[in-house]
Amino acid sequence: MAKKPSKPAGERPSARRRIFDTAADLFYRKGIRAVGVETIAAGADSTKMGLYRSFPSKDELVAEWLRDHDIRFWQQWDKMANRHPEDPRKQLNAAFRLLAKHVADPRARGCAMANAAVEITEKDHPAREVIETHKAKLRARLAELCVGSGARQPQLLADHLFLLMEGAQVAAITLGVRGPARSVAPAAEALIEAHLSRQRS
Amino acid sequence: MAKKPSKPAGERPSARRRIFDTAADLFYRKGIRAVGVETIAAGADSTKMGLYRSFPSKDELVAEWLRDHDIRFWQQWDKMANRHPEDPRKQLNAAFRLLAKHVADPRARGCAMANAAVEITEKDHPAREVIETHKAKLRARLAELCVGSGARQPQLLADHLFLLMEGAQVAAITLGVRGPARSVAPAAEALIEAHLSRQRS
DNA sequence: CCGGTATGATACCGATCGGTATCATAGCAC
DNA sequence: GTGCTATGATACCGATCGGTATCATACCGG
Repeated sequence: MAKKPSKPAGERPSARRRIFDTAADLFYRKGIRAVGVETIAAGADSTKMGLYRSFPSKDELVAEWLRDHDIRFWQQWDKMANRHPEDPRKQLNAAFRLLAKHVADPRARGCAMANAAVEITEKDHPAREVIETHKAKLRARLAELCVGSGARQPQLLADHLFLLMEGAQVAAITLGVRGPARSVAPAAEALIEAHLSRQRS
Repeated sequence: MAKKPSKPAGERPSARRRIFDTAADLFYRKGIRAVGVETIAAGADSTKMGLYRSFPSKDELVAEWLRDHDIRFWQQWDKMANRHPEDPRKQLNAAFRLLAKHVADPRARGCAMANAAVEITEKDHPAREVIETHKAKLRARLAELCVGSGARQPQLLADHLFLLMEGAQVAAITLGVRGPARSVAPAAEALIEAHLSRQRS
């Protein structure tokens, strides 16, 4: 209903942007396979043809979406890290507070990357490497912070924290925001302290 | 090719069984939405009509599959628990060793329930309540064991362990069996000990 | 005014989706 | 035998899938 006559504020974004944003929203909320290109185009006040003028295929659109998600994710991460320079321990803490905040959002439906990994089983899908690279980088970054925090077995601690992060996201889907996902920050804190204070894993 | 003339060992299972088993396998390996009823029927050496004679709809078949999964899951759990009667601490340990074993299987593609929760976004889908009930029960059972183990904040510890379990399953999908999923058992051990020995969470 | 660029509209393609109707046959119980 | 049950085979349904071709229009810089 807000198409041609009403242009309340600023320029109308390009068809590409509208389509991309609509796709991102629908993919996350409804799932990748559950959303057809026609639905995306209609939701963006465009047409299927408009979609295929900006993206070579639905699979590529999916991959593009996840690439964008990856970029935004690390932007947030770096912003957070920059608030605690030279203090990896605090960065770890802040990362989990950030995750806790995201997971507490009632609109949350888990991690877009992990969800995509569940839905996409074709091993040649262009999104696969985006997902794997993203998660590998997350693992590595956690390990960095664990090293900096002086953990005795930093890679091990990093993997434990990684499991908590992934678990919180999926728990938010199955048991909601008031479920176990709520406890992810204290869980991380307990794990970190255990690793820092004791000598044996 | 092994239909009428060859009957190598025992009776041929009923069409229902063959269809159900094929569906279970395909749903888990390829995903629910990625598998059509025709594909299932063909894989079971039956036909689409044969499928609809045994199951009212694909959605019901999915729900049935998850109900079966739930039953088998708790059978395994109880068997494990019965090996350590009156020792909840050991049961906790055994549960995580069981999970670790499952997650180390290269064919593993996470938790069928959680994956289904990711794929199924319709809130009226018959599988939804199966999933939620299953996960709620898992959470409760973990809490029981944490109480029995003498944890100071048993529900909190249970939730932390829950996160680890879910995280390990999804981590097996994104980063494979040699990724962080491998560390789930030691992570649980660290968490449990931290909760039992210290007085503050 | 001219010409490119971006966009919408519509019709179409073959394939597949979930689901159904109909007919035939094979086995088993009585 | 006569049924009844289980199963297979096939054809069909309307809807939707991802993807394309074509035509028209609106805008914008020269």
